[in-house]
Amino acid sequence: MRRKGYHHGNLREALVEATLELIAETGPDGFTLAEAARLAGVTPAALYRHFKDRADLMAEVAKRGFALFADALETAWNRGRPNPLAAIDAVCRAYLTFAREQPAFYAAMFGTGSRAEADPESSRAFEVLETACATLVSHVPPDRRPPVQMMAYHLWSLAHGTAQLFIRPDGSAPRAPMSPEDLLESATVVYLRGLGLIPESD
Amino acid sequence: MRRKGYHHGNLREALVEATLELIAETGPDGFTLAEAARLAGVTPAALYRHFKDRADLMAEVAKRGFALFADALETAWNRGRPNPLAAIDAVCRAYLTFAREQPAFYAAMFGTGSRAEADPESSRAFEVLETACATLVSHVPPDRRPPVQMMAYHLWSLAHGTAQLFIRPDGSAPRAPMSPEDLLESATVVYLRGLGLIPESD
DNA sequence: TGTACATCAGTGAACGCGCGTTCACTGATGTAC
DNA sequence: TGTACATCAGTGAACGCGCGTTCACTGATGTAC
Repeated sequence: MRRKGYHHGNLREALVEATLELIAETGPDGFTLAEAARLAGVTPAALYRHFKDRADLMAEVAKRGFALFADALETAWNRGRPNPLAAIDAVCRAYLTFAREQPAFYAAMFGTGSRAEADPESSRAFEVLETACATLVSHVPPDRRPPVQMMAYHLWSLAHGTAQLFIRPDGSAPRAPMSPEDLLESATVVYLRGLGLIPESD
Repeated sequence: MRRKGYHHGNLREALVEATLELIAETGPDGFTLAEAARLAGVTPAALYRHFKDRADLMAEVAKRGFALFADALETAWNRGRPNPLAAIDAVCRAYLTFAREQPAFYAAMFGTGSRAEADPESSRAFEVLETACATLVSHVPPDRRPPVQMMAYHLWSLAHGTAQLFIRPDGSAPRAPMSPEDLLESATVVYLRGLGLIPESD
């Protein structure tokens, strides 16, 4: 993050990075413009060459977070290979991995007043879930097929709830009997079985 | 919130109430000591007669929130009447109702760095879920009985995720095809069916 | 290739603000005799 | 019942702080001729 002379070179990027670092440390509300500028080695005023104001910086961070998030889910889905069930399990794991490894992004995306839903990248992430659900039910006769959007909302709620409750940046999660990943996977399996998409195991 | 003379009468209560009002407006991080004191019609310094500091006030609010929350879930459960299935549905609804009608409490309880898990009232709320799950599976032969604690975690994640995603204090929730209540109920039904606790509907 | 000049990306000082917390204080309350 | 006094619950002024934002500025960069 060192300067290359009077001009920074890529201050916009540096500020986004600094913001992420700070959010990771203190949460999305603890972060301050001044500190981000300091971290980037720059006067607070310089920030206004690249962002309208504090909210603008936050929005940029959230937007990038959603883009990365959508990418991660898409990669995990891998077009349903090797098979839809395994792929959807991979998506769940990717969801939790993102929440765990990118707590700053996650907080910016879903934290206080994020206005996240408006972002098209946010929809893209959700569409991965929808596609996965659609693929899963594609072999079910249409008249007995569960509504795909509803399924996607269910799984999203489940994954989000698991992440929020059991993955804390500060490691203060309640002592659970299983890892968040196992918890989410088992819930998903039960849920899909409830829809008749997985045969009874016994 | 008017004063009855030099002494306030019940300042501690008034401050908790004021804090809730402010959290409801601006979120748990937006709230300030000074403003809470102002709302209670008192000098900021007066606050220190009743609370150690800002964090102490917040902790008190979260604690009370959990107590109310546990009460609400317990009442909804109603000892499993009229039948366990209906009662658990009531618990789910109560969960969402609380998140919707007490956004300030909910935010203080689950928001930024709440350290909520430590609170005994928090465990009490969770135990309602555990009891409900235990009752639901009580007629299943022990060797085929799903682990009760796991079920409770699953349902908690589901409810919490639904609340976080679809119930926003500012009403900015993403346009969903169903109400949060219907979304959670349908997910729960599918989940319980997946456990073999509800017969196939057709 | 060299120079003039417009544009760009920073500086640094200043602003008004409200915060959380402390302190010595004082007015009100309640208890003992 | 009346008074003295200890205790309690407030006051109000002050503190140091860091914030987000603005402004006129200046040094660096790049382009035209």
